[in-house]
Amino acid sequence: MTAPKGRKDKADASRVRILDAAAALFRERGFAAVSLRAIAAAAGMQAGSVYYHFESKEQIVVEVLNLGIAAVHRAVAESVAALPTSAAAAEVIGTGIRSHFRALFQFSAYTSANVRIYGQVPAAVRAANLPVRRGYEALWDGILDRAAAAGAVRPAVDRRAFRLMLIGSINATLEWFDPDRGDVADLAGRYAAILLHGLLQPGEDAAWAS
Amino acid sequence: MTAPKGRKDKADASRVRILDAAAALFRERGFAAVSLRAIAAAAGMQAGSVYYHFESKEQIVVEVLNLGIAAVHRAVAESVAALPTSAAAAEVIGTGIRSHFRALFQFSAYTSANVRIYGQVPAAVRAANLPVRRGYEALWDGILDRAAAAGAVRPAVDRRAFRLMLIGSINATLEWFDPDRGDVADLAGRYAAILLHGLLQPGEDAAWAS
DNA sequence: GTCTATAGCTCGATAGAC
DNA sequence: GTCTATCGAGCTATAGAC
Repeated sequence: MTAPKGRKDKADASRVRILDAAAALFRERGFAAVSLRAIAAAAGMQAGSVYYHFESKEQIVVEVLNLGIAAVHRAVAESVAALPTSAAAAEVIGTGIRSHFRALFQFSAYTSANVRIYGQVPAAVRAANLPVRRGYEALWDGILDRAAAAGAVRPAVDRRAFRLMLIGSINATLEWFDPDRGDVADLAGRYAAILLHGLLQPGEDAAWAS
Repeated sequence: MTAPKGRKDKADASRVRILDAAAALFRERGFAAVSLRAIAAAAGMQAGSVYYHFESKEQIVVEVLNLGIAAVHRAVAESVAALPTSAAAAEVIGTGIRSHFRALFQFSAYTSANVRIYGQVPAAVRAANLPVRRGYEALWDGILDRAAAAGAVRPAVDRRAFRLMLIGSINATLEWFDPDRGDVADLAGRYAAILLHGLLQPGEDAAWAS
């Protein structure tokens, strides 16, 4: 009983080390620039040993891409579900934005690997990641549909454009924000304020919005 | 007189073919994945010939990165400068957003190569592109400072966060928007409306913005 | 200006020892 | 589970013909 379990624990630990190393390297250098030798070295093993845990470099990158989105999806879904049903639309969306930010930087090796290399990965890898991406987009579409049904959303707003802007603009902060030099919660608050209320004074050229 | 000029024209044309080919390939596959052979083949020549025009692969990518930002910078600066000094803040910023979108997709090989590979390129290449990036950011900071001085901006807004969100969210559309299947000007209008006025109805939970 | 040929490396993946 | 050793391929950059 203990022997097989110990073996499995060791294998699992090695798998995780490989994935962590791969995510960090993909983020830094892109997909093609990272050699299996480099991944193996960062995980503390030889190149050949990686093939005991994964069939190919592509299988590794598929797992890295999926784990990044899954972590953000779980964080947003759980925090929003924990709110009372009476919560205002601004509170629900603000909570989702904060959770996306928090998970984004907590799992930044995986999330920024995803943001950076998704467009450069073989088509088969992209296809394997697509359902996970679509699932996260659907989570936000549901949140925004409920806010609109409650009458909280300006009718002029294209909700799909808003969802794309929300995810796209927050993910773009991975390229410049350093959580060691600033507070992620502050950043989330500033982004939420702009996304929900915009740049301009309420009276300023409201005609432009129509 | 005509002979040297003809030679120079040929060299210039080859340079442009190399840069166009490199930008498109970098966008598709990332920096490291693109071989000099592939660039040369797409430009209609052999690998060795590329070294007559450029010293190295790094020199090619520096030029690709700079040209992408320069095209957007020029378009935004010219369109905003052409407005009357009496133009409202919303019109100035909306014009800048539309020009950024238009140039972004007009020179999309260069602009999306920049967005995608900047984070994965050797440090020396990033350093060579940094002043050009900073220059474009300064252009927007000036536009937003003038809007704030005119009293058009909500005091609660962090203008640096807004500038980062504006550029980051618009550039992120390169990953999903297809200008052959939709109108870039429409997209620009939807993004401008959200950035300027936000998602929510004017009365809806204004306290959240503070 | 573009060509061919090639040097010196590094790559993904596999085979088989331990 | 991890190792070493290696195959065949592709890479950047250079050298020199035309």
